[in-house]
Amino acid sequence: MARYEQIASDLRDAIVRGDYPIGAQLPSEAELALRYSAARGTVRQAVALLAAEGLVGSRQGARRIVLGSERSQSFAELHSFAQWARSMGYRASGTVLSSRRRPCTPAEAVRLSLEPGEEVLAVLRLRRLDGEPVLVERTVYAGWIAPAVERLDPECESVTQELYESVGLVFAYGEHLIDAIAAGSEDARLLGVRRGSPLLRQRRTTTNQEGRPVECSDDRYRAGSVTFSIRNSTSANPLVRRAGD
Amino acid sequence: MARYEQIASDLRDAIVRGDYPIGAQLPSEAELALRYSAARGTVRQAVALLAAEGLVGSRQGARRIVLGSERSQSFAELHSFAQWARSMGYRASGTVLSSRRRPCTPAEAVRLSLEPGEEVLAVLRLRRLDGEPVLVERTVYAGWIAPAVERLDPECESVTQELYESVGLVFAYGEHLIDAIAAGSEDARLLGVRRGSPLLRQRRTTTNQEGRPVECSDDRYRAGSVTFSIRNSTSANPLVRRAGD
DNA sequence: TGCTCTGGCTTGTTTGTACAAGTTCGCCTA
DNA sequence: TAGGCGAACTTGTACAAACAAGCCAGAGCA
Repeated sequence: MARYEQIASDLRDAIVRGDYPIGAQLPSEAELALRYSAARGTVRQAVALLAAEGLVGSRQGARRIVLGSERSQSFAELHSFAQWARSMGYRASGTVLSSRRRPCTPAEAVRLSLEPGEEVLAVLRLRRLDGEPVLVERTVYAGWIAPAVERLDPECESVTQELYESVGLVFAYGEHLIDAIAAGSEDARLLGVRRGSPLLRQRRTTTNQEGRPVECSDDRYRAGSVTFSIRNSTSANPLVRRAGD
Repeated sequence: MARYEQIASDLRDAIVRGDYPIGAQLPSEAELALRYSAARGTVRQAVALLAAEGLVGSRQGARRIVLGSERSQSFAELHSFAQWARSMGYRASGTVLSSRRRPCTPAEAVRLSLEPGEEVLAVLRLRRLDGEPVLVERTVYAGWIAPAVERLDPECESVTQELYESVGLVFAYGEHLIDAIAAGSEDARLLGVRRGSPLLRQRRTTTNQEGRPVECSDDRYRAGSVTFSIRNSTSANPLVRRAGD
């Protein structure tokens, strides 16, 4: 772990613990540099991490202030249902309901950077939290990763982790579109809700470290089961609102 | 504009223009430093900006790669309905349906850092895009900003901008919770949809530059009218999933 | 042909220095 | 007392240098 990550971690713990309550000022960079025997640049990298997490805010000329005190665990949490559930203290399970190869649609070819008509693997999964069905996941995997996906246990808890362990695949980047839609008849049957009831939809495309698209997915959460949370500031945040499509 | 922002802007334009298509490699830091006659550290600040926007990804040892080519405009977009609408080419309008002072609830006291029972201003607004009602906004303003809000034109297009111009207020930080819910009877009437139809809900709390909470709001979008979008990577992103509350 | 391994390239981390720009607060004055 | 001024403090920007760590392709070997 890098020095600046250690410092960030230490400061984060102090904030979460309440040493620096919301609204309080953080020590100055100079003081932190002295305290940790590090250069000011290193301290700046540390607090930049906290700022990116939305825990602290800063303005030129004034001391940094604490904005929040809940820690969040970033990408892995957003991407892997199982990892997120585990860290929240839930027991996650899931079932593959269908899995078949087919030629990709033109839209999928664009999203996964494939040649038109190239083969993909379409998987329908139902995910549960503590036994309750909360998520219908319709995922399309690029052909080159399909064999590894097909080898997975249909009841496999964490696809992300299994793919990492079996073929060393790492999900590194993702784009996510979030909106609300009405449950279709299949959604309603699987989630145990009425047709037309509200669902939170997350459409995502994920790529590996080299920027090569791996999968795109349409995930539908039962209303009330999950909430997406974001902290942001005037300087740099990736969440934007888009017109309906 | 800082040197690193100029460099970032220049590179961003090149990416958007297609000089570096998706999947392509960016020049090395050393080469960019030479090209812009800047230190390597300055170049790193520039590409860090692009990485935060999700345009490029990087791994130690390998050249940076282009992940996307759409520019997004960050915080202002997320916060101000009017600014976002304008930048998307829509005509935004809005109407204040009710506005009254009342003592704050215990929950509001916590969210806005107020004393229990302190006075707040509750405003109900209906927002339209090109004349179509798309958003019901229930906002609670802290007492200290209430006078300025009450002076606003009820048909005021951009609250954010008006408050900046009248009292110099800047919305600097925000926390947002996004989920899906069914339309209540008031929501349904105002948005012109059936009761129980899906809405995208965004609950937010906003603070000024000093970290002082200004407002908290419950915004409900008609399904299909807007989509939230986020790009993320293994290193640092602020969006997380939370259990339903 | 197919494999390994190494050397050069590229990004990541850290330190140090200097100056610019904005904030804060106390002091002084009107 | 109210307001303005300025000095000290704090964060932002930029440069330079050095080493660590990971990637990749080409050379060399079996």
